Amino acid sequence: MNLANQSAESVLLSHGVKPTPQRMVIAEYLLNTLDHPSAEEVLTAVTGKLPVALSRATVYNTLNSLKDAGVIREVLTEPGKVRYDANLCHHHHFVDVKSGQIIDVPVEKVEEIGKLLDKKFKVHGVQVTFFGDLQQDESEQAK
Amino acid sequence: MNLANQSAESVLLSHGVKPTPQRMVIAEYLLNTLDHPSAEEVLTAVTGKLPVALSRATVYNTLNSLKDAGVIREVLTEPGKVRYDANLCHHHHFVDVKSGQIIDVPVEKVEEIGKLLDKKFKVHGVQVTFFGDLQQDESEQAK
DNA sequence: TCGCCCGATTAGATCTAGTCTAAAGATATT
DNA sequence: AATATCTTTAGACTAGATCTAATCGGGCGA
Repeated sequence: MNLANQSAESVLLSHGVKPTPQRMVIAEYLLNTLDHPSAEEVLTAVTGKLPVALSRATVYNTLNSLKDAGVIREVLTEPGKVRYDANLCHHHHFVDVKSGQIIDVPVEKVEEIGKLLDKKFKVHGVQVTFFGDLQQDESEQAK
Repeated sequence: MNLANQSAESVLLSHGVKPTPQRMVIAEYLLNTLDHPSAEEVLTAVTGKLPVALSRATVYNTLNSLKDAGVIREVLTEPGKVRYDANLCHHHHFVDVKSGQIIDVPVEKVEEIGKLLDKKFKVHGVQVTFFGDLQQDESEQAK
């Protein structure tokens, strides 16, 4: 599920988001970067790409709309800042603790994580978070 | 590695953190909860447990000290807020998207995640984040 | 015991990410 | 054209977290 090759407009349309000029430049930027930009970085990147000003509020509104529509997802890797990822292929992330750089890790690579340890990555910690609904069956406590 | 049964004082000492009264009440609270409290919740919980006032700055200072010392770890599950976890057993987290409740998931349970799907948890998404050093071998791009 | 040092704590100012508000602008419908 | 609805805007506001400068307090040498 790589949306990068489709036009931003068709991606917005197919996800039920009305393609305004502001949303188009934001979506286009997100779909064509391998980065994991924050809202502020999105604002910087798209500023000047429209004949009109583009406000901070619109960036936040658009990011939330795109998230709700399933075009992008939130990535929580550092405190106090949300990053966004338009790569919807099932994947994980590697954060270089020195530079803060975030690198996508394809899911099949995770299975051979043992080999990766001594090569590209030196893993200090892993954080796995599941999101979903808790079924209200209290018979067994997970902890 | 469950530190809950040791006294807060011995935990602090063994991790090289000077056991002041303020740090003791904070550590004691964290070591004895199954919750994943935010800084604000820590402040609320420990307020009144000392004869003197306990300032917000001290809570933040102490949480960062305990994190740096390896007594607790940060949990990033929701935007704009850091939660803390004194359970150092290798485990993951399940976030109930409706209530925000965070539940520890022991690592061995993750292997039988297929069974869990139709029982206690209904998983919508998983976020896995590795933290570590990126070895500067540019021969292969992970993405 | 006194005085000094230095780390810990404090209240409150400040910073920053993100949200809210109210007005103005755009778009579609009749 | 009038109306309704949704989007965008600038700037006010909020919340989480950090910073600052003053004060506190325990240890230690004289």
